[in-house]
Amino acid sequence: MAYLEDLLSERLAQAFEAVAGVGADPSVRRSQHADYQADGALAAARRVKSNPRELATRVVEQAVLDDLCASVEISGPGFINLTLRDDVLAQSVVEMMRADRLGVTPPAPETVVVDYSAPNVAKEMHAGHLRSTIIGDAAVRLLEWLGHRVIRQNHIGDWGTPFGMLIEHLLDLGEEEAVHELSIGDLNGFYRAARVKFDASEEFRQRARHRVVLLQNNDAETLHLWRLLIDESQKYFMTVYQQLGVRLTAQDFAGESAYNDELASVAAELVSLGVAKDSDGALCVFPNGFTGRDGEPLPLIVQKSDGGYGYASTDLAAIRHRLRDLGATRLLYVVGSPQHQHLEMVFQVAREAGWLVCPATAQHIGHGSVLGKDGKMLRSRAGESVRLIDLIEEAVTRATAAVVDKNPDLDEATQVAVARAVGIGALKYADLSTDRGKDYVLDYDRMLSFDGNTAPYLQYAHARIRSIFRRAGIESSDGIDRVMLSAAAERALVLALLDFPGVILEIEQSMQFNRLAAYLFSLATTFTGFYERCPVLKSQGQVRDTRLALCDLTARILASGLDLLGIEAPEQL
RNA sequence: GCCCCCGUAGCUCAGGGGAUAGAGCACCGCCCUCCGGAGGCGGGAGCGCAGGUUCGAAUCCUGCCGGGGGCACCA
Repeated sequence: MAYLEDLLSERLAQAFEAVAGVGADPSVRRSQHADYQADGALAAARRVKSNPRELATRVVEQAVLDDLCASVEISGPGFINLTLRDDVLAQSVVEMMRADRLGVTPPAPETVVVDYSAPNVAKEMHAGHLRSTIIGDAAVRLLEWLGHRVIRQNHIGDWGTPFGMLIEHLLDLGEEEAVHELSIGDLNGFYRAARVKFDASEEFRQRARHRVVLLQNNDAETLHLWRLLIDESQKYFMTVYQQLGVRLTAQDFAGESAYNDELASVAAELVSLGVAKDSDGALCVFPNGFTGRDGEPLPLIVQKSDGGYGYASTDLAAIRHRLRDLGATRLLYVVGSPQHQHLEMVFQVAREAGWLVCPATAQHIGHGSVLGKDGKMLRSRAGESVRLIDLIEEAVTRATAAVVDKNPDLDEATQVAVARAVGIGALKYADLSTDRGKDYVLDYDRMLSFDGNTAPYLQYAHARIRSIFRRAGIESSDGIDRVMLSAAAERALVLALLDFPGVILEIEQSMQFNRLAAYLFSLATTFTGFYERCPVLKSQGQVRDTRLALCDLTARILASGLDLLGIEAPEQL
């Protein structure tokens, strides 16, 4: 069965056509005044110059709705309020239980590249990387769940002038000691020490500059040292990803250096296309629609005046590679908002070069910053950026205390696993439940609260439902084929459950995971209302079967929704 | 100077043209405490300002005010 909204909308559209002769598109949505509400009459009436209430009345008389609706009313200025028949709701929810993907009809599969995380080699991952990593991971999970072919690209910073100084510092330390420092995750210390020397010593600066030249000229020894830095850093990044339970793998590293061999070819192609031209000695593209200071056209520098290549060149090579070689039709860049203009320029150049053409699309999934309680960028007391690994550790430590307090009877192994699920879940959920475009304040107390719109609340709700099944001694409500609604709270829960597919499909486009979070929270609170008023195990027969089925579906949606956000839903907390 | 994003309750946030703007925390008053208390019901309090489009605007457009960010060889 199609979604009820679509079915209602279709029937009403036909009636509008018959009654008013206009192709109205009555948008049907959930409403607080009835189960669903259609508002097409106001617009249609305006076009044919008639009274909206009257038009709506005639449309409703014309439309075939009896098999779906128990009552249809016109209210307000011309809203069509639709109350569904209980058996229709029951049937829909049964179909949802049996369907793949909880009733979500996936869109046509695409090859999607998701660019996210992107830490810098020999630099610590900090709070700023949290958002890109977590939002990107959620995007990957959602797209894969919907059947898309997803190519993850971790565009790590593994090239550029800093490597001269880093390699020289590595040599000063000796390979063994350097590897040791990096392997214990002291990337900040390593980078800082290199930086200090670079700032303090002219001799070191000269060596660093010379080393950059050697690196660019593929000097074997230099490449070996460079590779060492990358390998150690990647190992470290992988440990962080494993902690976070993020799906990034070692195969997904596709750093800036991966495009080195393509940079000249990109520049040449842009020149031959007439897209790029010389400006002050640099090879630039001035993409349409971008201006900077004094309204001058804004350049994207393809090749610097010294012949070198900068990050714009790398981004252009990457976008060409993703479209042309990887065959992607959708590109997602999960990158902070400050880079918005830069990315839009890259996209525009790709369009002008004929790389980014219909049906392919590129989308900047921008995000704001993580702030401290003072409302400023999250900093440690020393004023440095906070290590991501420390954020994770803090969340897990606090979660452990909460879990022990909540359920002291859990055995130790379960307790450890649950505390990790809760702590990391809380951290991720705090991020994903707010509008990704905005900054948010990191607050452990709030994110770990078992009340409010938090991961622990949802995890607890899920665990409580699962506990009903444990107590009843049954796995799930498989095999229930009849649902009969007998209470208002059951009906409200069914309507909430049926909202799931629409939310998923909307998010597939917008990647606004806060909407999924808001849905899950509202589902959980609706369930609470049901749980308060509708005893499950104390009821019998058809009523009990129905309630068990609703419990099961609620738990499955909560678990699936959390899983799409990259959050575990343990059986017990 | 130009461009982009953001201003919603005391606090943290939802609201993507629809009716009386919602949650959580905090505060006040009642009630329940049953399958693991995720308790339930009620109350006070809000769309930065000014115009415009619309039957209807927190939502779309314009201007202003306030905050953040970007604007040529760093990434």
